[in-house]
Amino acid sequence: MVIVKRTIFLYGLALAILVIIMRMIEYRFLVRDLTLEFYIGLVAMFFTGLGVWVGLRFTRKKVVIINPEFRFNEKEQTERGISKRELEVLELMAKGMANQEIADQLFVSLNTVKTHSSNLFSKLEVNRRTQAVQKAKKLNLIP
Amino acid sequence: MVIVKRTIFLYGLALAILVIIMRMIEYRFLVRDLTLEFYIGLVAMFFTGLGVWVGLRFTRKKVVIINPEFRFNEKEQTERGISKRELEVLELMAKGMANQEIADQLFVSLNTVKTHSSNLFSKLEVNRRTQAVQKAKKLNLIP
DNA sequence: CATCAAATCACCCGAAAGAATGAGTGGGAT
DNA sequence: ATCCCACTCATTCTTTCGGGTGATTTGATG
Repeated sequence: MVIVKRTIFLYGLALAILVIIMRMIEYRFLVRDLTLEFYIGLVAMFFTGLGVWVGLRFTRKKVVIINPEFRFNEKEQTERGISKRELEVLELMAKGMANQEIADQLFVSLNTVKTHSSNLFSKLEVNRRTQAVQKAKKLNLIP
Repeated sequence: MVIVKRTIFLYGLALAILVIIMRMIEYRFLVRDLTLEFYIGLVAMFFTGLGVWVGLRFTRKKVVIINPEFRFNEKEQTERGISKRELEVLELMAKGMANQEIADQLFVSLNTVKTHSSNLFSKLEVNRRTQAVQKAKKLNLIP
């Protein structure tokens, strides 16, 4: 998981930078009394945001809700060679999301989403997202 | 959103407690040199965790139910002022047809179809055909 | 170790979709 | 007769899609 390593690295880097900034601010404002709370508040806010991002970034397993009688057709998926990622894209596509929105949701680039959807279309033998959603529903790949 | 308020409250509380703890530690260890980095590291870790938790907490799904048998919702149609022609376009749209195909099917021009779909989108409060189809199904305007 | 599939991202380009605006026509209602 | 409205179509412009191609990285598999 190089991406994990990279994230940890970035995390450490952010921490280091923050410490430096704090140090710089410290020498100028330590005389005042609000410093500690102020620092902590800043750090807390920043890392809360970071935490949210990290949390979402590595939590792609989501609980999607379904209509009562839906049985996922694993056979179709394997026979057509549809990957999990492609399925994820398909699901978001079925929600009416644009490629860019899907990209944001999955934390990947627009181009990646395009690649996935393109492969998906050929595997589903369609050439439009609306048709893909339709066919996927018919094949019980999505609820 | 009472749950959001509570979370904000807890957030503030955590912040306050942290400040207090920091203060307490401060008076005992400020003499040493590791303090600032140490503090920041602690705060950062804590709030990163909190951020992850918050991020996950509010990213869980909502339930959508799909309807087995179809009863056309006339009320929605009239309330939203959707015309018959717009409905026709909507139905063909739901079949995954492109605007040009719809135009050919209805013996009108491409521009006309675009106009209809545009009006349809605003009446359905969406801005993409996929979303329109979705919403129309939810509103029982199409099966 | 070599190989393969999955996932990621990039670049190009043409086609389709959508937003905004304006406008002409015909059928009902008043 | 006049007014309203659905329907029709056009033009312009911007954004999004989708096809095609190629590249890198990583995990798994043999």
